[in-house]
Amino acid sequence: MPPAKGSRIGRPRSNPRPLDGPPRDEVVKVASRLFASQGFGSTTMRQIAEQSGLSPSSVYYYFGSKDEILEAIVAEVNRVSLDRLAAINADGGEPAVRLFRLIRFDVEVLCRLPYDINEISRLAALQEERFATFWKERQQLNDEVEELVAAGIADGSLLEVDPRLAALSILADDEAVQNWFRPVGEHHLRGRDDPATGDYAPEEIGEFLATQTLGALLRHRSSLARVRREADRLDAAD
Amino acid sequence: MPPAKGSRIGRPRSNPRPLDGPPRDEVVKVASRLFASQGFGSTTMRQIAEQSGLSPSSVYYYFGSKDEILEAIVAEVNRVSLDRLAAINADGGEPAVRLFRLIRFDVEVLCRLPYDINEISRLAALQEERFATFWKERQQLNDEVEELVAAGIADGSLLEVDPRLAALSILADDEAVQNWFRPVGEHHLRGRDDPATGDYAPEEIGEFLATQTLGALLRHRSSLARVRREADRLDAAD
DNA sequence: ATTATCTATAGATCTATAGATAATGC
DNA sequence: ATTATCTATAGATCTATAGATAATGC
Repeated sequence: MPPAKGSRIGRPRSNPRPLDGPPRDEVVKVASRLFASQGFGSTTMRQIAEQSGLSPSSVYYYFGSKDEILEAIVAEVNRVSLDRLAAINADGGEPAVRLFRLIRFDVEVLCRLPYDINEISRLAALQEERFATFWKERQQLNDEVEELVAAGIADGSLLEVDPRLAALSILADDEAVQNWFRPVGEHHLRGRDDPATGDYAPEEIGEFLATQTLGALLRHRSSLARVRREADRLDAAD
Repeated sequence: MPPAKGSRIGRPRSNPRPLDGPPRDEVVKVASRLFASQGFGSTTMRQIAEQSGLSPSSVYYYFGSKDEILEAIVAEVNRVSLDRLAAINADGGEPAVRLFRLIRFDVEVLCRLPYDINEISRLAALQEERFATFWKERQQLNDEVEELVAAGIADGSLLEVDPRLAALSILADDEAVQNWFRPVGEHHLRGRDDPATGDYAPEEIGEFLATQTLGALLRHRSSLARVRREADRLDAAD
């Protein structure tokens, strides 16, 4: 019996629910997985409740609506990459090395993430005001990668590409691995001759994509080996 | 009143509906757009009917269920790229040039496509048997790109990468542009300094991505200009 | 007392069908 | 006659709330 949209009779606003903790986090985790595999619209609160080991109404104790669960997921999606980039920038080093490290890390993390970033982005695009933070952070990530590319062009190590277009496609390519890398049990695209060994490890994919991207961007491709060595050294220090 | 799942009382099987024609095609077009922006699960038959200028029950005259509409979309998704690749292969030329042409074309087409390929893939992954054709064609596309890369390695023009991993990431990167390239009116990620001119044309993006990909793959990057010229020449002949 | 859970259920909405009616083609 | 559409509606299911009850903390 949803009354006038937006009314909130059942749950006392004076007593806000905790923002984390076992049951709440579990709901977010379960919902992420379901949204990723079935999509947001096809996932019901019942399913989320069931897989969280709660009754549907208990889920409403933590979240006022399905949209609110989505909001919790969307809120943290960009943080992973942004935090990592901040750490990489703090480490210092040439732009090319920073880029290599970011891409390699991003791909590995995204392969393992339970969200579907692309699904999340689409849903966030549908309600720009509501998910303003998502778009702000997303724009920030874009801007920072753009700056990195621009810095690499300025110091002469990268070719003179359009830094913004490069940033957009770097991040998009990173996220694209989610579209074919799926955890065991779901569909994989396999090799022609050897359908049994169709899987690549996230590390392998990250290494490949970082190498390809820098291989295209570096002015002198002969410096690629050095860039990778330097990235390895800094990553090992973490 | 959906009776036993799978029963089909209301629509006489002896009188199958046409497989194309104005109202049917319009439904597919409208549904593609809605699935892409809202997702499959959040799109209702009512919405599809309304935007097609039909009553909901008229939609059921052409499609037995929402899944059947999806099936019609899924069925043709891979054909565009497969047909294009066949044409490119018929034209002949070196592997590197064929790859360049395929990527550039793919990106341009995908930017303009009303489907969300990634959404479609996810839904197809959920019902592998039902969408067996989709997966067969998708695998075929993958195999053919893999062969192209392998041929380029064999003739010495491309670096010795893993051809299958390369094929997977080439196709994924192509599709990734859909995640940030949206038609006017929806959200765009914009430039830091000039939020007004945030848009790239599909041709520009296709050119960029084809250049980046080949720039990373070609053994001698100095041959890139020649590859592009040859691709231009052959594309102009179409 | 407060916090967390449950059962029961209201009301909305959704998919799909039944059956009537209008439009078209022979 | 056949093809294409409509109105009306059945039954399922979904979101969200009300209100009861159990568990926890002071």
